[in-house]
Amino acid sequence: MNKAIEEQYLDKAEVFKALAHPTRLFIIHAIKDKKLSVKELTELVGIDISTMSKHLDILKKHKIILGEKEKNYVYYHLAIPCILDFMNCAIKVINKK
Amino acid sequence: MNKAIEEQYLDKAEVFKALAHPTRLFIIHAIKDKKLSVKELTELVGIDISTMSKHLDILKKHKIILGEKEKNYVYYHLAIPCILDFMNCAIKVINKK
DNA sequence: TTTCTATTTGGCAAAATTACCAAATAGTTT
DNA sequence: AAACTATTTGGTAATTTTGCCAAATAGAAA
Repeated sequence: MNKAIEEQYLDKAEVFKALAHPTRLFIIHAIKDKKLSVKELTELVGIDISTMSKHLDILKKHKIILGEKEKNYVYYHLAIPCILDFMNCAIKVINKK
Repeated sequence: MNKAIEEQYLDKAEVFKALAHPTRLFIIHAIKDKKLSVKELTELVGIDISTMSKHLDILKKHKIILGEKEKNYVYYHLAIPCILDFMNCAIKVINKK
C-alpha cells in the first residue's frame, strides 16, 4: 500500500471510528432533526455527563456535529446528513447475518 | 436509551467497527470489482499474512465480504456494494476539516 | 507419502478506547 | 459577589483492538 493511499484510508478509518460506538450512533439519530443539549442527551442515554461530553467531542472534532452555545447550554445538531445513509446500508449488513 | 434501541445501535456500531481500520477499508476498495487472494492482499498492504487473515475474518463475520476456496487459495470479493457509498460521505466529512 | 504453498489459529505484548470520578471552567441568576 | 447549573478536562483502571511470531490446518504437486 503506497504512502498516499495509506493516508487516504487512514483518514477514512478515522471517520468510521468516530461513528463506531452505540452512544455516538444514538446521538446522531437523536439530533438529526432537532438540536439537543449535553444534559438532555445524557438523560436520554443514561451515562455520566462527562462521558457524553467526550463522545460529543469526538463527533465535533470531525465536524460531523456542530454545537452552539445558548445561555449556559450547548445545543448540538447534525452537520453531515449523508451520515444517515450509512445507517441504511448498515441495516443491510445486519440483516445478512 | 431503552433496551431495544440500545441493542439496535449496538448492532450498527459493530458494523462501523468492522470498517473502522485503514487496512480493512483498503481491502474493500481492492476487491470491489476483482477478487483477490489473502496472499495478494497481503503483498499489496505489506503486513504479516496472519494479520491480513484476521482482518478478512472480521469483514467475513459480518458478511461484508465473501471468500471462495479455489485450489489452495481463498479469493475474497465484496458482498455488500452499498458499503462503497459510505466512502463518498466519509470523503465529505474529511473535506470539512 | 513427502514436500511445498496458502491460510488460519493461538498466544501474547503494545496500543487504543471507554467510563467513571473529581476538579476546573463558563455563564446565569440571586 | 456568591450560589447555582451546564459543560469540559484530567486522571485512571478496565476492556478491547492490533500485529507479530509460531504452530496448526488444508490442499496441491512431486
